Amino acid sequence: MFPKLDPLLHSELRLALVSILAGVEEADFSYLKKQTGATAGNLSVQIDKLAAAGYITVEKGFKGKMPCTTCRITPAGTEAFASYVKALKKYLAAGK
Amino acid sequence: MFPKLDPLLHSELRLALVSILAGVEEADFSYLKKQTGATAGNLSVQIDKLAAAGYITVEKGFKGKMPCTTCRITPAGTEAFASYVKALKKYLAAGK
DNA sequence: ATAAACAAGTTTATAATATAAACCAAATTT
DNA sequence: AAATTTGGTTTATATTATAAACTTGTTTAT
Repeated sequence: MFPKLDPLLHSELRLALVSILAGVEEADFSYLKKQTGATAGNLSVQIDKLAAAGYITVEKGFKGKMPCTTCRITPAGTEAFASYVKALKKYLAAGK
Repeated sequence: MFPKLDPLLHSELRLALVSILAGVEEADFSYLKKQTGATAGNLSVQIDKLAAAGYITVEKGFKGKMPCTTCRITPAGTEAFASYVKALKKYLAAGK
């Protein structure tokens, strides 16, 4: 009746991150920080977790002289997000 | 962009409980345990939290000689659930 | 009648998670 | 060249979720 929810996505910040990344080609650390309102520390940790799970890729480079970390969603991430949304909907349809 | 999610509802088990209770007049402990597949301990704890927040009421009585704990959702609970669902949907609409 | 097994929970301990605070290095501004 | 800002990482803390152990009483079997 209630499917298990992927604990990696059932987190406010990680869900927001994947949600953003699902809609764009790529996004860098600063952009994600601004959009989510997360602290840098929290963002760093949660990005690592998503990367460790293979849901996103993280590419470290430079924009001019400044370091710049770019994130992209992977096919696995896209799929996990879709499954999560599907599963979650079963929780939202009160009593149906 | 991403509204804050009520942490009380952003929990797999508590969300399932509220989802069930939103659809029925009342439900007892055993029924909730069966429907959610939760352990009794976890269920007990999460019911307490929902009750402490005023999202549900808990009535202790007997069915025959056996103790029986009956739960019902409150207006506050119904409203919180509706808000949560609304907020969550902003996370699910990838990039829109 | 009493021991064994079961029902309905609660309490307590542990493991996992989320989050923030503190820190670091390099670049930029004053 | 000192102070500030950018772009992070690491580490510590607080919260949460979960399971394990326990309690109280009931039913069933011997």
